[in-house]
Amino acid sequence: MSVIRLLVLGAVRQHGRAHGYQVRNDLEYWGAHEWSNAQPGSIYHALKQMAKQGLLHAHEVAPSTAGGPPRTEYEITDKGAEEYFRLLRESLTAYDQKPDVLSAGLGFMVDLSRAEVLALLRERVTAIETWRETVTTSYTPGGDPGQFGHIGELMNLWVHSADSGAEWTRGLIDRIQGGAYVFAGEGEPFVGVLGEGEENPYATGVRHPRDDH
Amino acid sequence: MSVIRLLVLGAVRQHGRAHGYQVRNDLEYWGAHEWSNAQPGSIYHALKQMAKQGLLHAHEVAPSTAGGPPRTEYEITDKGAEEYFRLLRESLTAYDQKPDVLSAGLGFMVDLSRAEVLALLRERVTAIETWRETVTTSYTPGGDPGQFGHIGELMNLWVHSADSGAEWTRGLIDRIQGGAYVFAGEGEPFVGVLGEGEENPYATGVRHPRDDH
DNA sequence: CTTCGAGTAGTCAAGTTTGATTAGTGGGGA
DNA sequence: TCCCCACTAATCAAACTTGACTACTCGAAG
Repeated sequence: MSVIRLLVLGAVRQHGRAHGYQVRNDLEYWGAHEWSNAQPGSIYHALKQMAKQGLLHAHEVAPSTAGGPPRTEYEITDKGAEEYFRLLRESLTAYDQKPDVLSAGLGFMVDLSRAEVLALLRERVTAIETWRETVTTSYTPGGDPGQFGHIGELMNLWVHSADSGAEWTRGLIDRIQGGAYVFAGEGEPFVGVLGEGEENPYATGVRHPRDDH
Repeated sequence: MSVIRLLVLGAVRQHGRAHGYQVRNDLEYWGAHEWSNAQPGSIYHALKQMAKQGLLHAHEVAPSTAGGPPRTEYEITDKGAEEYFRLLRESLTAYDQKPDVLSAGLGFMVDLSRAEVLALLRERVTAIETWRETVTTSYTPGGDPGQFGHIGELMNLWVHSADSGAEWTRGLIDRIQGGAYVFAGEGEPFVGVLGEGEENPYATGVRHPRDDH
């Protein structure tokens, strides 16, 4: 599962109709370039690719109103919306140790109903626990946990991450169950995109360690 | 930093001289295809690329002894060893939320001295703490942590992961300080590669959630 | 009035990743 | 003996990612 597709579909969907630069700006607003591979090239590539696959509909539009080359506007199709929700549900459920996928899902979770998000997150906890069980038993089949030398630290790390992820997910479940946030069908949603011409307060926001490389 | 380079350099180095399939098998033995992008294509690509860049020396070798196309054997060069240690040190120090990098570093940490590993891990803890500080202050500049709506959960997740990572690293430091494992210059090292003809007990080992996709 | 910088919008070549496919060898069963 | 399968070993096209680059407009400073 490529996180860029979820991100781009979600951004286009929130706008109703959006051109590449708008999507690019939203992702920057969300800090997505910090915690995922949301480079301009990847975004435009994803837009074109998904337009080719019928997930988005491309409108060729006249030269831009504000400088630069003519821009193409995209609208999400029914097939695209379907794919969006599929990816979103998967991102909240699956435990695959890629933190960017969960981050993206978190940003869009309010597009689902409160009840469904709770169900998906509970499923996530179960998935983590199952995975933990499998790893711990598979890697100590003979019963001697010391046989792996320092390689055992790998398993240790995975298990620790899994436990920490499960604990965090349980905390989130509690907060949502306690009435936090506004979900689909519960009234005025939290606006997470930039309007046309609205400035981006986080354009040069948090420095992320990955930037140092 | 691409984890595949560290993994391939480390595997070739442990063998002294290795062909692609051997490297591929080691990575599978380590479960690397589970927690990193260690697909065959990536491995062969990395070998060729690094040979072109002078990090590995390629020996054209006669048709394989056991079926299949003729195989090329690789040996690590001085430049390659230098790069290997650079990547290894970086993988243990840097906090970039990509768990595969740390996993790889962990697998090879015993190629360094106990004192150096301790120093690198302490640096890692400091890096995590610094990052945490930056994120928490940057994302609550006005002082109102509730202004972000559900997007605040993103920060929450990052901070939780950072704390959990720091805690785990401290535990590892304690274990190493307590005398665990055998490091460079401390006698017979733990053998982490498959010998020629040795069977791979984990060839179809742990099922990882990522497999489900 | 022209030059510079900042912002807008997107393209492109180079490199990397994916995983299906190719291709040779040896062994077991009909 | 012959065919099929499993294993060994590597290649390849297609897709994806990177981030530098192009190209255009507007406003302000010189």
